[in-house]
Amino acid sequence: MPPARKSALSSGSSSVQDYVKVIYAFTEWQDKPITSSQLAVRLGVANSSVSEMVRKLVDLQLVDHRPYSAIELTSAGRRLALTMVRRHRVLETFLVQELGYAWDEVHDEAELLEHTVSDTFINRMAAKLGDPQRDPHGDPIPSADGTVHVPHAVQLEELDGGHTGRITRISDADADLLRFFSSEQIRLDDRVEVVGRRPFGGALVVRFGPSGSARELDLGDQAAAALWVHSDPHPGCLLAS
Amino acid sequence: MPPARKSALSSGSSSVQDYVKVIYAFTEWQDKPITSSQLAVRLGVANSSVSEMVRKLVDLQLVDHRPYSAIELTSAGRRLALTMVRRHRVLETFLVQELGYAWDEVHDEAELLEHTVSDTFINRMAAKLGDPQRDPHGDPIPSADGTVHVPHAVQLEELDGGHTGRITRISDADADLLRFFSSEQIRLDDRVEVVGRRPFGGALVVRFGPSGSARELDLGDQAAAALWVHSDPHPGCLLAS
DNA sequence: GGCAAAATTTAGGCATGCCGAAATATTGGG
DNA sequence: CCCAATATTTCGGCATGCCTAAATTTTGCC
Repeated sequence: MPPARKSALSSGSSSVQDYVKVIYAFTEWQDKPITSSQLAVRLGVANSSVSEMVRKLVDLQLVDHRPYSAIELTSAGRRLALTMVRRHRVLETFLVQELGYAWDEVHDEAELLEHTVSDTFINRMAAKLGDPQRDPHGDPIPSADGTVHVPHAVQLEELDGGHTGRITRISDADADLLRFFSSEQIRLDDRVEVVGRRPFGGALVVRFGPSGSARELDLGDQAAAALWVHSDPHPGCLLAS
Repeated sequence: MPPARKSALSSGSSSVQDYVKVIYAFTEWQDKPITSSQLAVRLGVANSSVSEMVRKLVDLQLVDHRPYSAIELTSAGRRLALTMVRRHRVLETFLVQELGYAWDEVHDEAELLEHTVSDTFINRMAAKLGDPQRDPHGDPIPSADGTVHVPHAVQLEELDGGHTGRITRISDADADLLRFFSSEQIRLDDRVEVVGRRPFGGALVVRFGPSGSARELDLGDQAAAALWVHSDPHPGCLLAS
């Protein structure tokens, strides 16, 4: 008889969880599926390790993959990924709201804990926090049944001069950047207006804060890409409506 | 040059932590150091696995061991063990007090989490809980600097008829037993009086609860060994004082 | 004191995940 | 359209921690 295929229902090893989570994260904001080497870079492992593990993920029916082509999650894989994302974001919210962690301190701790906590633990923790819809960086928290509502948002970078909006998400990929935002008092839900760009590919000039006491600031590309805003309808568009 | 000995300052792998914790736990209530095979039983691994790992622990300077003799913690080993015990008991307290876990549900979850949390996490969690002195089963929680105060207590089993006392500790080794105690409304700090023993090695008869509305109960050996009491001064002893 | 039983250690293997190097497949520029 | 650069997979190895089976040492009983 054929070797029994292991159940994809269990949450898999810590490594399996990491792979699936990174595959998911890649497609959360782009529509192209991730390639083997991109996955290797993001996980900090060798390409050969990815090839091996992807074979295992296929066997677990968590991803679809033909040799030499990109890697895509199956529905079971997506389910597992969403479980991990929920765990991560609930934990981050808890660390900030209940244990007084700073913004930039929570990622690594959550990264470790997410592999260890039970679903019961996360669900009770979420309930205690009032079932938050987003984490301290504005990332949406999937519900226990695996549904997410990703709010409409664009990177500040992509907005033209004159546009205004509200910050709905601040990427936690770079802890230094988070500390910079803290020091500049840039927070979730702050209003923001794009003033313009310095000439010759220079910094983005933006105005932050409540319309009364706004501060003008130059942002580099990295910073401007890390801030996601819900854009207000543009004056020009209003004419069309 | 000789192979560099790995630093014993880091907390070691999850397995190392488990070994050290079990070695410590064995001597917490007995003074004989643990043997290789006892360690194997408590960890649920083969004797050969213990031999191997003990060699590693010696190399990490966490235990002292000569072949074929018992295993004892070094001061670094004891320090690590107390760290793990603190983590475990703070986590258990949190699960019960903040997440509404029942008594008998916390052990396994804490067992997993204790290997993953940071010291910062535990210390902030302990602070939030008001730096509790003991966990939900009455076990003392070591302080962050590695000191423990183990309260005086004897197993209920060992008390003679007529003695009274207060329950200060309920072993969490057996979840079924914890559920039994719950169902019988036996709780930490309850007063208890040993009435006597059923004849021919029978059950221990005890009276529980506030002196007004006490319930009498037969306890088997397992149950009587799991309950630790702070014994009141015995009437006979009072004469001597 | 010696010998069998019990405890312990050593030897050889397995699974997981990682690596670097070598082989193979795909791709794009000329 | 072909060949070199790039991407991907295969191969042999390493480390950790576990196993069973086979030595080896200790212990206790006669």
